[in-house]
Order: sequence, then structure tokens, then C-alpha cells
Amino acid sequence: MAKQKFLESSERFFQLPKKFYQQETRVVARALLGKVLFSSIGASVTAGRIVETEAYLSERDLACHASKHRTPRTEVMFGRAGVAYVYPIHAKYCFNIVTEEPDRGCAVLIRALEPMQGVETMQRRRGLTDIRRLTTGPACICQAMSIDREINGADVTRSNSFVWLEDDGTFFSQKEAINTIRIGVTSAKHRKLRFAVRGNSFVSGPLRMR
DNA sequence: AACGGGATGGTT
DNA sequence: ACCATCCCGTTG
Repeated sequence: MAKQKFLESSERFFQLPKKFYQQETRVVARALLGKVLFSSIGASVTAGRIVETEAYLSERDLACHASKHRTPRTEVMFGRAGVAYVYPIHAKYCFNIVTEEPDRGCAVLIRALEPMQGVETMQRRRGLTDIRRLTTGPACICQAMSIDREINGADVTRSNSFVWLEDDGTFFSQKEAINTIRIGVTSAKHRKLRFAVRGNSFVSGPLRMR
């Protein structure tokens, strides 16, 4: 499988363990900058470096889907850390990873990637060739990587998962990272729970936020 | 059963 | 700034 081939290519690369996601949600959101998101779906492997995330803090956060109470949609958010929470919105999908301890209802939304592998596949799935627009925005990532409701509840720390994350040693310093208000939310819009790589051209949102 | 809003994104 | 499109939670 392509995943094995990639893992063998460098000993520094390793899959992020469950323990990583059990940390406080903002810590996870910040630490995910620089990590690599992989998808092996439909015989194609695609990958990209995470350059933008957002933290959603359960009952502490009115913009979080799990802030009020448990519903069928948000069920997996109350489960184990390291599980994918994929929800549909405006006929598209967004990909999150559950954090902290079970029953907390917290997650990190992956908002933008810098393409690294399977660019042609992602171009085909997105129906465009412009690299800059390939994986900028949460729904664009899902379309490029074929992530849909089938992935909801999948454990991204499991080996042989359809979706997983790796650490290749890339780290963005405090100077290289920015912390701003989130994009698209109407409630709790003042909260600085968005993390992004300063100046990275694959980051979403208004230019002033980059 | 009906309704309204949304963690979007592409176009005007 | 507008709106296509559709799922989900709420209300009746």
C-alpha cells in the first residue's frame, strides 16, 4: 500500500497517536500546524501539510456543535479522541478530529492544507487545476480527499485507516503561527480560536488575516 | 410536516 | 454582496 511505502521512506515520519489528541483542544489545534494529513480513499493517496485549524470547545463555546446538548449529529464528538467528526454543511463536508477526554464534545476543524501528494487526484476531484485553490477551506479539503459521511466516526490513529496524520518533524515557531478569530461563525465570533501559518498562501479567509 | 439557519464556497 | 443547496435540530 502507498501508505507503507511512504512510512518506509523516512524513519522520522510517524503517525500521530491517540495521546496527541487527548490534550487540551487549543493545544491540539496549535500543534496540528505543520502536521501532514493523509487520505487513502478510492485507490488514491493524497496528502497535505496542515496550515490552518480552528478549535471548538464544547459547552465552553457557543459556536461548537456540541455546545448545547448531545444530538445524533454530534454523537462522535462525545466519543474518543482521535476520531473523525465529519459533518455536512451547505451540501458539502467539513473534517474535524475529536479531542480531550470522552464526553467532552470538543474537536479541531482542519481548514487548510498545503498540497504534498496526489495533486493530480485532488485536481480531478475538485474539478480545477489551480493549486492555490485545491485545499484552502474545510469543504475543499474534503472534496479533494474524498472525505464524506462515510468517514464520520473513523479512528484516525488506527493503522490502515482511510484517513490519518503524520509528524514529519516540521514545526512552526510562535513567530510563524498566528492566532485569530474564527471564520464563518456567528456566535462567539470574538474568540481567538483559529490558528494559521503566517504568510502561507494556502491559508483561507480574508487577506488581512493571513 | 414544516421551517430556518449554517464551522461553505464560487460567482457578481 | 449574493445565493445555490441540503442537512439537521426545533417546533407544531
